[in-house]
Amino acid sequence: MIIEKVAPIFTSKGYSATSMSDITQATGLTKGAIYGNFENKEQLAIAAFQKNMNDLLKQIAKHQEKGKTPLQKLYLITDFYRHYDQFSKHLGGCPILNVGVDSNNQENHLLEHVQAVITRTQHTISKLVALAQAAGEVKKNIDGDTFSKILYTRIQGAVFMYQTMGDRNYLIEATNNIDAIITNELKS
Amino acid sequence: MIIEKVAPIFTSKGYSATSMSDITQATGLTKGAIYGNFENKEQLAIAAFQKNMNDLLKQIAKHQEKGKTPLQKLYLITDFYRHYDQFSKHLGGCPILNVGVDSNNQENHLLEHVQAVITRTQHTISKLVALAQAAGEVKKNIDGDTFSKILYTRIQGAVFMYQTMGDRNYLIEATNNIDAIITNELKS
DNA sequence: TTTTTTTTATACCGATTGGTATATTTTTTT
DNA sequence: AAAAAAATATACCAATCGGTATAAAAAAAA
Repeated sequence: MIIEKVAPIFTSKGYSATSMSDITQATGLTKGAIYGNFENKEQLAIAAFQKNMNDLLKQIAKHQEKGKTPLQKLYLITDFYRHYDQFSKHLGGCPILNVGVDSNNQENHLLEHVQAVITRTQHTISKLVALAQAAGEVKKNIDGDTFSKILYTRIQGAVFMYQTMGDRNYLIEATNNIDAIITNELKS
Repeated sequence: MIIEKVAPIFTSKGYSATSMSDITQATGLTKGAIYGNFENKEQLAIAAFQKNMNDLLKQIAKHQEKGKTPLQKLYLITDFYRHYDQFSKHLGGCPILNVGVDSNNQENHLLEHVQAVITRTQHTISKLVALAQAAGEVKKNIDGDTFSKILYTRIQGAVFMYQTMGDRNYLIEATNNIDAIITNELKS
């Protein structure tokens, strides 16, 4: 319950701009109660990030269930991010983007967790491409690792532009464009 | 001199993680001296951002001087970002990305300045495309505004991935890919 | 129901936060 | 050289920071 209330605050305001009084106010608990459950502010921020990522990755996986083949699931990843403005709202923004930038050049250990999630997600996409190749849906000469990096980079760029310009079209145009790449360059 | 010493700190650590004692320590001045030159911390952060942007845009313009035609200058923009890891270092990271994310959901007025710079830069790229079209270097049916948004989004995505993963290849692959788009889709 | 354990609240800690009034120094002007 | 103006330093402010020892309350186990 503490993590749930606190997670969107850390994501939207950032680590150092989130104070313990923000946390007590959001949870309705006192500092004693917070520190009875978490070692310190950093551990709470890490737990909040992991909760956000758990929510996000679970939702992406759920969105993919509609697809039957690996290729369809690939399309559904981009489709998820097409409407990421809605989902990211109750996370307090994109945790990968926000925490990734916020924790850079900082003394906490949040960055390592962000990096781990990015690496893991790229592996997931890469494996999906391999499955699609095995199913004959994607050309054999396509490099899954390269593609997953391109996809992830482009989506995060669109997420950044959406968040700072407040314009959802960045998400739409980027995901449409990635879909076109899948259709024209990956699809066999 | 104050701005010069302080700018990379604000960019790398973020607004709220940068304390006045960080500033006095970096400048060698006392708080009285700082507040004699700047109204408050926020005005100093804005001045620092604008100094960084002035440096950045000036350097991009300088890099473009090597190109003679509008199309060549377009290629030189991506070429600048191909080596952005070097230049952004002495800015304390990418000011657009860092300040854009950091100032989101914050009470200061930094976000508006970031948005203004992004809009202005996209206009510059858009005009460059129009010039290239007038010179017969780029197809007439290409929409400059759309292209500039795509270019900017992809570059910022690569900058984010470079910064959080610490891997320069994201910059290289993105800029190479954009160059390929210019060559294959824009060039007449 | 009593005891034990866990959770929460109270009250406090030293340190640091952004900011300011005033004094001193430095620079510029006359 | 004297006076005026600008820049800097000193010393302080209340407020807040993250964090903790201890007591009270609530929940679980016996």
